[in-house]
Amino acid sequence: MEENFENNIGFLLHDVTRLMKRLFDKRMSTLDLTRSQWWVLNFLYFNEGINQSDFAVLLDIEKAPLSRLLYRMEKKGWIERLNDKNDKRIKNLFLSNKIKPLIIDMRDMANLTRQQALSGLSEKEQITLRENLKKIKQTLSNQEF
Amino acid sequence: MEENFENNIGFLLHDVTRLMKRLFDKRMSTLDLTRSQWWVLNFLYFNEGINQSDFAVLLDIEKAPLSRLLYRMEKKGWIERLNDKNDKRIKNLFLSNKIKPLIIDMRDMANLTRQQALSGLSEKEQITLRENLKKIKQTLSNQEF
DNA sequence: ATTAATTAGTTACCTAGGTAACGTTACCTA
DNA sequence: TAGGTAACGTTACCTAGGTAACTAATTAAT
Repeated sequence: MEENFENNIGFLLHDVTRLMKRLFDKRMSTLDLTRSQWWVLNFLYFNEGINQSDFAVLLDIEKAPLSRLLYRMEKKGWIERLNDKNDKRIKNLFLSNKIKPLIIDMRDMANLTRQQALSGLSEKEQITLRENLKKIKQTLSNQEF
Repeated sequence: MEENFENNIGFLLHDVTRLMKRLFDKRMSTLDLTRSQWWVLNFLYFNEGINQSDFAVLLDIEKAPLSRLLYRMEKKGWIERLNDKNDKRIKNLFLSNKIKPLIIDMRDMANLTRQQALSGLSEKEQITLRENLKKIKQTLSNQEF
């Protein structure tokens, strides 16, 4: 099949991601939750105590935008950044007690939103899509072009 | 398969798109081309003379961010925004003569970048991915949740 | 031990998306 | 025909990503 601009996978990814982000952010605005903050919250949930630099590597984003994301989340009282005892440069990241009980609600709402966005795909197609995306991610993360 | 945060299709889309954007923008910086501007340029190539509001509907983005995108592209001398003769509110969009000969080069470089990003997928997998993305896009574009 | 290089995090400035509010222009209707 | 309404594009303000340059703190090297 010809890779014209309507069928271009790059543009399709761009579109789909933007549209999903738009839906997610609109839906979650009642929880004051953006998709990126939800993403960070999820990773932090499984990596409490990590410092910002290591966290940036884990998320594969730059330190600067992560710093700003964390600043906004700290302002909301969702996370805490505690100075390391041994190295004064380092800030270690923790979820606040305030946010922990909300995470289950957030997860349920996020799951619902995602399921609706993916409702046009069968279970089998969703699995295939997931595997294909993971392969691309691996290519982009590991390879140095 | 469990939809945990590592396998979450929403997060995977977010990641893959961001990583592809990063690669594209880095590669194309020699041409002063961002992925979003390339996207707009492609659509405009097939829709010269369209006005901004109709273009925003076609691209399915808001008028405001499109207005800014076009402003930046006009500043570069890539597009022209001509006032409509009959309706003073309307601006009609055209590619400049300056950009037309560059579009082929841009297309070649963009194709190469995309192919590298997708190099972990077989031809068949790419077709499947494209079809799955188109289905999701349709769900998100047509449905009013 | 002092200096050089590296590391952690922030800030400034850029593009790119969103919403809300606005001025201008066109249209419609009473 | 005047007044209200709708449409077009812009601006202001928000989040979210990127790079580059910076400070402060630590580590390595001479």
